[in-house]
Amino acid sequence: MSRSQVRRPTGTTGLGSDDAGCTILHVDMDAFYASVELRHRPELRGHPVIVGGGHRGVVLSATYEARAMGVHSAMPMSRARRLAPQAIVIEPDHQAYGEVSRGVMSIFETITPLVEPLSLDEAFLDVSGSLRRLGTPKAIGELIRARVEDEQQITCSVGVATTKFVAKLASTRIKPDGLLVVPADQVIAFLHPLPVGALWGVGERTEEQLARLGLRTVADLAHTPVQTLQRALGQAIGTHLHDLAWGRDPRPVVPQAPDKSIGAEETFDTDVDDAAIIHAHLLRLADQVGARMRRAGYAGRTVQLKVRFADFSTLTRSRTLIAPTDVTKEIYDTARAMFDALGLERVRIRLVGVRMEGLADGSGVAQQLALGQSEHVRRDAEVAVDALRARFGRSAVRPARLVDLEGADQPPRRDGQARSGS
DNA sequence: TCTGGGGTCCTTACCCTG
DNA sequence: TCTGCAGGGTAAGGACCC
Repeated sequence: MSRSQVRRPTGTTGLGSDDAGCTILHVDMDAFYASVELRHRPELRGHPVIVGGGHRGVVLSATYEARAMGVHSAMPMSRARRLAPQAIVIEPDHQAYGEVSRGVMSIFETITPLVEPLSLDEAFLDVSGSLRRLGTPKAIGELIRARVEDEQQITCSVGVATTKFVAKLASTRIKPDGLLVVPADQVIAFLHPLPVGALWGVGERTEEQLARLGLRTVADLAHTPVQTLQRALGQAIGTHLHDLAWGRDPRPVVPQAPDKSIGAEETFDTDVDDAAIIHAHLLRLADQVGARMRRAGYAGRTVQLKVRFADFSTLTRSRTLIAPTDVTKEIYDTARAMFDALGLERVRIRLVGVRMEGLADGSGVAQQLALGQSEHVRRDAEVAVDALRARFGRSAVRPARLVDLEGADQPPRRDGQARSGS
């Protein structure tokens, strides 16, 4: 039996199928990472499968069989293993997910140029310019579902609505492997019975705050004066949630917004209290961030350091430079200076991170650095290293101080792409 | 139960400047 | 010269998303 034959009927929640004006589509892959793994290992279909790893890791994705046992994404792996001891655990293969994602996004781009990716596995599409060529929004949604399944062998769900956030709620509601249209005149009826936590931007904390006000459903939220919400949640969030509760969301579909920050962070397998080891990790993180910025053509002005302690409390420190940079050495020196200024002695640290903010076009950095000749030479050397790594792999060239680090206590966890059991 | 890694956005506080 | 105020930039923290 072909998989398309088992596809269940779509748009079946009693909302009708009047898709006039519903030109925003939200397309979301079903259990994306797990589905990609099942392409290579069809014998696992029908079994609980969890993608995740590391003894301090979390669940990245789980098949619906694992979800039925209480497993969900972002859950600590230790807990997931207890809930589903018979589940097959697969180490993530980010390279494979990236490839499938590019394939899916390229399908979207044949539908409309107005594609706004949200992550590897979901995107908004504005199909208002494609109606004459491809048919109604619902027909376009079905076309996308069929093509994704035929060309990538994974299923997806599609929400069709007049606004982005209602389209997203619709795809979530109809998951997995479905399509749901929310007609313009039924948006309020669709929204108001939902719990407040269903709204985009209402997480655990905000839900608690709203519960303290006695607000549990979107209807409760809609009928609360906006001033009350602003007092409780702040000006911007209060206004935003009140608008969403009435179905107002004017945000357009924006293809390719420029990045605002680029960062890297690492949770250690065991907590670290040795400053020299932390310094080495900061160097590696700065190296990753610098290389990514140079590759993407960005330079950043603000360096942010993040430190998470053994008790999970977290602090950040940031420093704004005189001029934007993409030079690893400068990023590292700044991050290290901020770390040393914390004056931590034998404090157990769980995670460190380095992030660059205030990104701008990096093409002028080389010229600006001519003012400081040594930095200019340094940047040239880093660009040369980038080229060598592009040709021979990331580990071909690395700072001498990282050889011991990567060879011994803290192996790099994501560059190797080792896949267990495949 | 014990919590990843990549991000974005918002709020608050503080400092500086006009 | 001093004071008050507004606005911008920076820093830090937190919530949220996938």
